Amino acid sequence: MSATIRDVAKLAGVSVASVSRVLNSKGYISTETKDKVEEAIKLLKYEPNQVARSLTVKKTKTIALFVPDITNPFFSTLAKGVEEQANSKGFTLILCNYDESGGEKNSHIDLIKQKYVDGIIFAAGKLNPRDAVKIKHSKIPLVALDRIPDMETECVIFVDNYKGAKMAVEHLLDMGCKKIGHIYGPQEISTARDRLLAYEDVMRDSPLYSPSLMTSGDFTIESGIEATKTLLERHPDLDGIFAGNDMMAIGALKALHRRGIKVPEQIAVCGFDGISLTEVTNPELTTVAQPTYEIGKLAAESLIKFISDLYFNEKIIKLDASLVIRESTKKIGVKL
Amino acid sequence: MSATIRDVAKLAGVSVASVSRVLNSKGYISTETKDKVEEAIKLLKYEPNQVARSLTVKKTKTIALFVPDITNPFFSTLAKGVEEQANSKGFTLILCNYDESGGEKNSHIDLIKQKYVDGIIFAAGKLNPRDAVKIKHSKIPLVALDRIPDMETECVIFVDNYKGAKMAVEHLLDMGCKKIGHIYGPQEISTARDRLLAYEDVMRDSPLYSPSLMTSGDFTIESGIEATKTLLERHPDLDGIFAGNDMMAIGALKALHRRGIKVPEQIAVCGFDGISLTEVTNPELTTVAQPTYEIGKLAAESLIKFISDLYFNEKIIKLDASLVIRESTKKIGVKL
DNA sequence: GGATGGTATGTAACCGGTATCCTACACTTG
DNA sequence: CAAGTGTAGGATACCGGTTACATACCATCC
Repeated sequence: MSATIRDVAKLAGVSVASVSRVLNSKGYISTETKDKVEEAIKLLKYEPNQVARSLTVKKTKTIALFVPDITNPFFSTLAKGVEEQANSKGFTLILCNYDESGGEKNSHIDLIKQKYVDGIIFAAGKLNPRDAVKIKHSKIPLVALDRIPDMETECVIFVDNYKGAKMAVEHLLDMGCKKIGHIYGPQEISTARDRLLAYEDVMRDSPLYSPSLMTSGDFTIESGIEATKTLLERHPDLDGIFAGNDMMAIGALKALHRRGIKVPEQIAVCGFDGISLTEVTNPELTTVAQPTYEIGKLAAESLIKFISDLYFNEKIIKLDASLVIRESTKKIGVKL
Repeated sequence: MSATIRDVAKLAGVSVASVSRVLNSKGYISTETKDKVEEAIKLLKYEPNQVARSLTVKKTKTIALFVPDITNPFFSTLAKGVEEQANSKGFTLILCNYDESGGEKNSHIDLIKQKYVDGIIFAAGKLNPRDAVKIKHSKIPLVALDRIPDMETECVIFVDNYKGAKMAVEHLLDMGCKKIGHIYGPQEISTARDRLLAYEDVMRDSPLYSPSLMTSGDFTIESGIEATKTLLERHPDLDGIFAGNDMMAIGALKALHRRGIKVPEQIAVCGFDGISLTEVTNPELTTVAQPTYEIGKLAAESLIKFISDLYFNEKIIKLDASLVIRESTKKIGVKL
């Protein structure tokens, strides 16, 4: 169908090796042959076959992104960052909606393993052990989010969750909150642990501190609603909620609204992540924003650099989150 | 590094052809050799190299999804449907965040063209002419959303936007609204046109109908806010808004809230799309929900079927949208 | 008993690139 | 002038599969 390198070689009256040299600007080539080859390429509308190329070089200019749920705005923002960076470097992105439970369905890892994917960005919280072994065994370079690097071909990017969470709780205190509850996420996930830890460290000294001010959620809106109900039952005099992520904070907002509790007047609410949803709630939600898009971009950039040069400039990259103050914590006339 | 088909053949004491036959359950094979081969495969932990395979069969078990913005919940939901369906069929998904403006950056189409991508799902609104030609020329099977099929290798899936919009406007009338404004989306996009058309058809007979009840937006929250301001200036007695999509409806909600106008008591608001955001607004938003996830699933299913059998069961698939009634239109004590 | 046909398997060309190796020429340079 | 070096380009093995073709055996059938 479409032209091959041999067609080009024939038309230009040179060998395939010379065409290849022109294509890759590699090796010695006279300007004369170079021109002839380029002429032939144009004439035949030749485009090199990437698959054939990949077979020998064992690279495909393709990276894979693993996310737990692309529907979650945090991950779609991340994906956008990754995709745009990858594209700008001539890479193609494979999207894997990774459900750690695995089950009997096709494992994404099996599917991509023999496709010579150049690298993986792993943004899903948990990795099931079977898949972890597969990845490690495959030696595919990896950039992970929020975990400890344990192979050579691995780089980790993470946001300082502890510091971010600390800012959030301190902000609530600044706004005059005394009795602040925390809805924490699944403790298998390190980010959730760090946020809880920061909350405890800040609050421990408070005279009103109590373990019953902390309750669990699973990062969904629904769990935020439930957790808020629980907190209100335990502490009717609650005046602040720090949720482990934005989705649960939105749940809190919903639960409070249903009970007719005014935010922020009666209870201030703060989330974590900085997803775009926080701008559409009413009241708009104060949150600790992660530079999500940038994380994606940076992850792709680091990975591609590794793929090209085979080393990571930095194995651990730490970023800061920033507090975005909105209506949900703006108590006017803070009483001291 | 890892075992090849020749290693397996050698260990099993057969030819590579026989191994290939076992691998693809194709051609005659005695149970005896089959067993030997399978034994060798297991022993060597052999996994066929997909790239080498692709080179001859010219297929990669890969499909590409083009979306204008993965960050938009509508498209991420779609993507999830596509991804899960593709994965279940052993296919891998390439995500292309397609910005029709193109610019000078790498064209996704160029990037995937020579990678033997088996098919494309095109969900981005506009396709720039240069890329359109490229796709058509490449003969890659395509499933498109909301457009007219114009090649053999094309199938189109679309939701009956007209009917859906009609339901929305009629619902607003049912709720007692008399003066209903419409914020329409970019008219180059057919879905936006159909929704506007339905609005006009339903409202034309109303005594209060006026072209000034229609104003434009660009499908973003911000434009929804602006459009709502415009409508309110023109018609202070407005009592209903039908927005061309959910994002603009959310903008409307915001604008109304800022002016202290109560929804739905004073003005009822209805969106279109059924994105998950509509459940987090306050009040929750009535919307015409598209079966977004299912569309994605169906698109992938049709495409993969075409790739396998080389024909589409149906070239045009029409789906229905459904009205999801929530707080934003629940006028109690409808006056007649 | 030779022709026909289904079953089983091996050989090698092929897909379309890359890369190694080799030849060849034109220069320095000691 | 022989040796060394930089430049140019051809021939071809190779990557790891698939598949067309050839071969061979064993039934069956007229």
